[in-house]
Amino acid sequence: MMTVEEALQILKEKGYKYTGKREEIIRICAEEKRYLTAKEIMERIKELYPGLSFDTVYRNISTFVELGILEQTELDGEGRFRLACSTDGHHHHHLICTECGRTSSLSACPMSLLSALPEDFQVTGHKFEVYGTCKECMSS
Amino acid sequence: MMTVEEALQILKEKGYKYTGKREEIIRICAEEKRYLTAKEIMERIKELYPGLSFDTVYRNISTFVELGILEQTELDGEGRFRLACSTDGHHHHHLICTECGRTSSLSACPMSLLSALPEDFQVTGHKFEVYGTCKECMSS
DNA sequence: ATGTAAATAGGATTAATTACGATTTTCATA
DNA sequence: TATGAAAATCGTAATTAATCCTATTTACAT
Repeated sequence: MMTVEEALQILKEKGYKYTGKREEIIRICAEEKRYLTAKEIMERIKELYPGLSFDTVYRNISTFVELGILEQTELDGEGRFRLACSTDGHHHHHLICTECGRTSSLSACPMSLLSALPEDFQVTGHKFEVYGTCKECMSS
Repeated sequence: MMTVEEALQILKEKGYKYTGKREEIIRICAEEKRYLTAKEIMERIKELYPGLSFDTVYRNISTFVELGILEQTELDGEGRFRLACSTDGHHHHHLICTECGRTSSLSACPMSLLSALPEDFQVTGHKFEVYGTCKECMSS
């Protein structure tokens, strides 16, 4: 998983300014192998920055996703975010707990297994996610 | 793809009442091999039922998804719906045009190719979608 | 130290979706 | 065919996630 330092480095390289709030958003995401909602991130960041505007959280999250610092998915009509898995670009997918957002990596990517893609579509992306309940959520 | 008659039959079997509006929602979805937004369905149904409440559309769509009459996905934070592909339960996935929702079937399901699923997750579902631009949208 | 462009605060706004009481309709049964 | 109860719909209010906007503040290159 990407480290906080690596993420801050990417920001710097791209000409974004350093702010404690940005670091804290990244730090919160780095603390867990889980997808978090914007709301969850907001709640946690308020411990350190009580007056934080949610516009700031949403704007930064969206920047981070563009820069590849965060990965995004969607569950129950709500965006969820986690620190990008790897800096080396090894492409893979996730098993996601639908209760708590906890994830587990899957090494296979189904795209390599598709023999024939239709000719009349220009492929731009794909999504493969396995959903389930994690051990912790099962026992509670 | 499921027919309008088959869909109405499912409703009847489950004890839901017949209404012209329900049939029309299904008919609209049956007309195209595409994912439609609730708004698109609403616009089209107003030709026949101008005073239709969107509560009715949303409520019925959601019932249809529960009953397996419609398939649901999400694009750009908006739910999209299409008539379920098959009545015989042959499981497959789609290539989806992100511009217009048009789809193309993929025969492979990646789940059969996953050799080792983690033990600490109880799998409840999965999603595999390939995104792209269809021929029609490319040339416009 | 300072000027400027970027970032943030605080709140208004948008858009999709759900909720809900009042009314209407379906359909089983008389 | 009439009728009554449950289900469906209407019309609108409420909710929720997310974006937009302007004034103010901050980071940081010089």
